[in-house]
Amino acid sequence: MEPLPRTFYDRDTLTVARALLGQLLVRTLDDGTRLACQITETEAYIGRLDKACHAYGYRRTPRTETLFARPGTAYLYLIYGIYHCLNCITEPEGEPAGVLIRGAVPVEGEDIIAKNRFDRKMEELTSAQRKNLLNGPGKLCQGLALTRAQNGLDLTDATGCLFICPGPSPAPEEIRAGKRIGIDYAQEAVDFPWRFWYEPSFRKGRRGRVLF
DNA sequence: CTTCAGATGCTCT
DNA sequence: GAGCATCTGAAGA
Repeated sequence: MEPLPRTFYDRDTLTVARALLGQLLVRTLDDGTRLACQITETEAYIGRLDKACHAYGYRRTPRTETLFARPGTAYLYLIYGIYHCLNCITEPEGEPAGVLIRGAVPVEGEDIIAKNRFDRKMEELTSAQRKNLLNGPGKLCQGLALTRAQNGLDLTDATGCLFICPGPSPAPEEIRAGKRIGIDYAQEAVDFPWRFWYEPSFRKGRRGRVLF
């Protein structure tokens, strides 16, 4: 499995946010276990003009330093004292911007993901828990055992413990866009339609039929 | 399905 | 000291 190249990330952030949908996030744990999931929801953050971005107006602090790194770098930070969020750095180095990975569906290692999330075996989970394993930025990091320890990793490194490789992309007309979540403080930027998502085709309806 | 409170600790002022 | 790119479980519609 060949990771997406740095040129994939070295583009306009909105383009990358849409292009990341469907791609496969691969996480290798310290013991060698491999987890994988397909990205279903993203948000773009662009420091140059976006009050919701930690590096708005090129603000440089110890935390935001990673946002200025070269494209294809992982930016992880602690939020609300409990959870972590994962971003992919975009645009040329020095231009602070990135894509928040807001949601995914498990592809490999579901049992470990269930253990990381609920400390239970897969078959012990309620159906609601099974459907909500990775559908949120904090849940995704908890399920994949990601913390600030992974901040700064190179997502294009096939030998690293966190990278992204090509997966089945949704058709452009399947991609939905809307306002971003949880940025009420960001004034005019709260209305920017910089959140993107799609419904994976193998998701099932109430009566077990595959929808598309 | 919805709202709501509370948990928790780091980051920057 | 204030605020935060969130989640859970409980309770109500």
